[in-house]
Amino acid sequence: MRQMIEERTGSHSRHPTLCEPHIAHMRFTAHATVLHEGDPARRIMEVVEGAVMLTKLLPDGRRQVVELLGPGDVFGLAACDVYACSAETLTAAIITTHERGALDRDPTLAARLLRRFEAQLCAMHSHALVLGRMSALERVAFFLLRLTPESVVGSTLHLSMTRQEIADFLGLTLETVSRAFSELKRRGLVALLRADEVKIHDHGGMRRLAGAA
Amino acid sequence: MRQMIEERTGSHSRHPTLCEPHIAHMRFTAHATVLHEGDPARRIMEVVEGAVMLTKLLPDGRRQVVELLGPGDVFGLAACDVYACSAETLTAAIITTHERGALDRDPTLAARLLRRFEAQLCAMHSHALVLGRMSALERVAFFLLRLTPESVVGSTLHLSMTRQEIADFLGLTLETVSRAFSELKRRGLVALLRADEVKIHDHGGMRRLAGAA
DNA sequence: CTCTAAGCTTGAGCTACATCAAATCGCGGA
DNA sequence: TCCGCGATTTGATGTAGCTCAAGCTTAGAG
Repeated sequence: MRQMIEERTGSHSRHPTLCEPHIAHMRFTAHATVLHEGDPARRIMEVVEGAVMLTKLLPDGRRQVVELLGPGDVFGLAACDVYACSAETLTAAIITTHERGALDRDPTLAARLLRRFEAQLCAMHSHALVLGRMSALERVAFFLLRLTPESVVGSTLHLSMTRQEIADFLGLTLETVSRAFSELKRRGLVALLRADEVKIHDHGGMRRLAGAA
Repeated sequence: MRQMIEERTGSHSRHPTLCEPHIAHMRFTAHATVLHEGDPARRIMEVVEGAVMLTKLLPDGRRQVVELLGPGDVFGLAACDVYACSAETLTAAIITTHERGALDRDPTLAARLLRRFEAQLCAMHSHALVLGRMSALERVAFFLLRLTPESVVGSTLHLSMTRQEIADFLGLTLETVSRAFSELKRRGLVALLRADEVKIHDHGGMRRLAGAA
């Protein structure tokens, strides 16, 4: 039901067209697997359009969504020679890839990725604060603010994640996330039009909850 | 009592000598503040020697140690124009700084920092998994393994952090960290020679606990 | 329009960790 | 050597969020 037409989901063959160096852009449907944790790390990828989530699994199946990516964000990283995270699209998405060697040969690319890495590292630092020190309600408030670009203030925000995915991002259970949404609604901070459509009513109150995020 | 001679702690004047562009290396004593969250982000820094921790604070004083750095690691990052984290030395340390503009002018530097950013981003991804999905005992086991370079296997590991600092890194309280240490000892996985000296007895058992980290 | 299944909400009870409160340890200084 | 203070350990109790278990909502298929 969540799956759509699936032109190229990446879930059938695990390295779809990654070996052809000249195919720069790849198009994915929503809920497609782009790459798998543990696969050989051949290329570095960049989100051109759409939203992607990076996940890690524990042997017993516990999952953490470690990062949410939008246009410009970089993934496909590796501490050793295999990917450290899996990547799945949240929406339809366009993704570019670069050979790992290109980083040394192309200073412009390197400079661009460097800036992006800096931003992503800062975002991860914030996320560590969220995961380590914030209450469930604060986490959800923070999450909603983080998804709210200036343009969307006042209008309605579309979540392209299930409660389970949000929970795995925030280090909670889906029930706790659901209860937090209900509580934010009860307090008049947000309105829930549908389960996946939120309108932030009291931006100031949300910021206060989220620790002036 | 934790403080030593303090040649230049950085805690007296908040921008010690950061403005002189030609002073490349700075020497800090243990437990010195290198930079403050919220200060104007003038330079990018690199650990040459020693250990540094990056921390973030919530308005009400809750603290998270977001990253632990060793030689080669980079800090002093900013999403906007101010530092996103404070940085304190854990041990005596030597630190280099680079002008932010140097990243564009010096491709060699950019390439080196890029590699390091990749490693640090991967480490943050792991840390998100730890903070979001692991039990207290698993977190502490993971922490101890992470601090154990191959060279130290078998020999004794010196923690240069208090229980409170470890707790703030792992998203726990100092009491819970202390109990976890005791439990690891009880299970025969580690020996506690002193509060800050640990010997890992059962490396396999620790890895299993930490989720094959 | 109805049926179905995935996703969401809500309730009741449980548990891991936090909090509060004493001891106890161990190092630096007198 | 003894003292004092910060750090650590340990115990007793509280609670936020997890787990288990219903129902409810909604969108897509027939």
